[in-house]
Amino acid sequence: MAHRKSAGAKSERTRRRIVSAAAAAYREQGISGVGVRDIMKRAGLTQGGFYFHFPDKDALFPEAAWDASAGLATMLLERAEAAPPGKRLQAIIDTYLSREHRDHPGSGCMMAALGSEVARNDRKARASFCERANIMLERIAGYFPGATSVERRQNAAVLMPSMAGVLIASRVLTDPAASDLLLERAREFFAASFPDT
Amino acid sequence: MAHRKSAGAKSERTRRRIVSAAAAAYREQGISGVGVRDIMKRAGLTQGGFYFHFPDKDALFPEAAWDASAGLATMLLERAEAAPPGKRLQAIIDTYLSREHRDHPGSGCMMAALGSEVARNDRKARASFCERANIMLERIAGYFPGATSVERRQNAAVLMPSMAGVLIASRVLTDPAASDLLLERAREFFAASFPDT
DNA sequence: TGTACATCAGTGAACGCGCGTTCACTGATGTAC
DNA sequence: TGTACATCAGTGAACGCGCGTTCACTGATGTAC
Repeated sequence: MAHRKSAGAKSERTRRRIVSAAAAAYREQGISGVGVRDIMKRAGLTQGGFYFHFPDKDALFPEAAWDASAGLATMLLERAEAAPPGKRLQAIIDTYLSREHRDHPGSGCMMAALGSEVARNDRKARASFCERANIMLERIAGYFPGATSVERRQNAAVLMPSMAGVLIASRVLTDPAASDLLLERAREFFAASFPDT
Repeated sequence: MAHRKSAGAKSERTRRRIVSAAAAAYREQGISGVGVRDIMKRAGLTQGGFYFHFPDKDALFPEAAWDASAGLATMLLERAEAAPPGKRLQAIIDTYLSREHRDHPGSGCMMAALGSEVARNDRKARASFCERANIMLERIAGYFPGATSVERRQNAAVLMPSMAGVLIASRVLTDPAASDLLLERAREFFAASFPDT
């Protein structure tokens, strides 16, 4: 069975199920730790059916990355909006550097879950990853301090990767107390460094 | 040929060559992107000889990680010592967040090169990774601001992963100007946040 | 000093296994008349 | 409304390939006498 485009409604739903299964699988098991069989099993299907929806395995990651980054940005923005004015950036920081986020990489930040693997991807894959990251930064840059919008964006562009690095470290630490402490100290540090406007 | 311990001087030199070839290969290609054949080829040998020095592939990564982390810590400390007092933490930050470091992951920080892969390793592998990271933090904590040694260590424990996250992001960015700018803004930010004592 | 043998430090072909991918097939659904 | 056929949305066995690992082998070096 060769890959072919289809517009059937059932097909479209299945395709979306595969993409979001992949988005979780990649973040939990790493890009090179996930096989077609794994993903299809998560989606409740068998390996052969994959090629009805996608030309090959490489076509999947970009779509999964898009799915995942949209999810995180939306979640952070919701938390920010739910917080009172003056506490919104704090809410983003506290949500990102939460134990909840640390313990559930499958539904969390791609940069933290896959950053060092993505950094080794080829130019094209990295470019599309950057595009998505930029869209996400634009969406949250408004909550950052800075005199101009460029400055706010640049502050966001420094803070987000820094928090990703801390989250990665908190996932590496084997001592739960040390991991909790790192998150707490980092939340304090970043909140003090980027005072809410 | 089964694996056996040997104390011959030639054997010991070869073993070290394999370990440092692996340390570079892992950081350049990722943990799961490197095979026994790759590593032995880098060391100028063939795949079979690997099992004269190691029981299996899993025994290699811990040694390679040790080799790599010692190298980075030594380099950062040298740069700090070479700087005038009052500019030493700045020297660590500037060295870590340099274009040089970004462009040569093979001889750089393991956390930046492999962090998100290591975070998925089992408890035992992560524990030995943490142990080494702690030793490295202790060695450089003296350059950090803080009233007590615990405070200085905690500051180091927040800064180092934050810088790792920024370095990862700078490697993902495909636009060289954007990547350079991110590094520059991050150097300024961290230097301002952690004033030299 | 020369010779015989043992050990060292590898080589490289071959193995089983899991992966991405292909393909003949199948049951369910849609369409024509 | 019933029947015949086409298309959809998969299934699951089989493929070639690269990986970690094994193993029979080999040339160089060390040791005994």
